[in-house]
Amino acid sequence: MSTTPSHTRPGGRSARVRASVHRAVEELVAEGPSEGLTMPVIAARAGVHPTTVYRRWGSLADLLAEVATSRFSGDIVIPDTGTLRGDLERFASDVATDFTDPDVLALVRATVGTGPRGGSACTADRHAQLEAILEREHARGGSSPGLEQAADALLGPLYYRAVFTGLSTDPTWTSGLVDALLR
Amino acid sequence: MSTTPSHTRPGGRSARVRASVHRAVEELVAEGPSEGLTMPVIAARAGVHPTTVYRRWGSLADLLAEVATSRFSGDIVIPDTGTLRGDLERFASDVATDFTDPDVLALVRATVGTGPRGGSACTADRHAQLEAILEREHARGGSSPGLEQAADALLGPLYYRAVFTGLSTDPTWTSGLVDALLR
DNA sequence: CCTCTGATGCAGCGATCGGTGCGTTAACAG
DNA sequence: CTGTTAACGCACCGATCGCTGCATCAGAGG
Repeated sequence: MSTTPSHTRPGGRSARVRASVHRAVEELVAEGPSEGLTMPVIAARAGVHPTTVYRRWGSLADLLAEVATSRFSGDIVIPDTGTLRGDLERFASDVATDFTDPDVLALVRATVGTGPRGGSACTADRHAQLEAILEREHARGGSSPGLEQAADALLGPLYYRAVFTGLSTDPTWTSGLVDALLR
Repeated sequence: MSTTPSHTRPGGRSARVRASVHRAVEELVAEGPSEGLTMPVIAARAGVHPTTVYRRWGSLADLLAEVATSRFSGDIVIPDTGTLRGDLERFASDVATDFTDPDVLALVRATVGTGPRGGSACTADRHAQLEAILEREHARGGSSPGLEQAADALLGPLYYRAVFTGLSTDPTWTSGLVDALLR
């Protein structure tokens, strides 16, 4: 106890179980409607005992939020294209491409459906990336729109189209979004 | 049978049951997390037998979609302000005000969480209203942006902020959205 | 290597869910 | 007012859910 125990054990088996459960959730969400997505079903798919899932993640909302956060963290890397417009166009295009995958849409919808926390779990990393892009431009000496304004103009339409409408999100369209923002 | 029976009976009791179930769903969604929202619970709150709910609405997804459609149909009436900008500002402000109610947000989130149909159930009427506003301007002889462009610029940020972030949606902000669209 | 302890598996419990068959009620037509 | 028939209520079923002690396994530290 003098060693200030880490209180968490991220070692081998725990990590395997976590990865297995995460993958099971993504698969099940992708397969069918959100109904029928229960702890025992997830555990069975993951090859893990249900009690483990109940103990590590108390509720389905917590589990989905963690899966979404993990899925959308670091999945997009924005290279420095040299210009704000180039960075933003690349960012919007990457997000749109990610939404091309129906499984991603299903995960976002299911996560949002569990409560307010789910929404931010799906967008937190995107906001951070957007902020980094804007700050990079600021470091170049240029002026950039505010974070909220950029989020409204880019993430707003992107998430709205993906989640609420069935409209496609092609790169040409995202380019228009950046135009409307920087105009 | 020569009377071509209507095959549906919209009369007194059915209407009462439907209204009661709809109200029960709205109440339960507003009260707690989407977990625990099951057919028997809804039926109990509505003072109706669970069998009725199972038979009239086969799944929770169908029920939520119907409730959302009903809730968001005709809840906003757009008066003719005389100008496109005025109509759009009034429309955006009304939608934003509607999202001020946490219960509305909870209903939208829960409905989206049940599948792709849920999303359109929450936005179909808003799209129709927006289209009517644009066509009205066209009838005045003026030119208006396309429906998709207007939806991206207005409904996108509105729904994104409401559902994914906890940011407030005040009238000043919505006025800025219209500015960005008509600029 | 050994110990310690957090994490997992196991068996089983009560409660509830989703669904079915059948009798009863009440809305609509004549 | 009377008959018809959709719509609803009731009783009941199997399956599953969410959860709890207790035993076991496997990282982490000495």
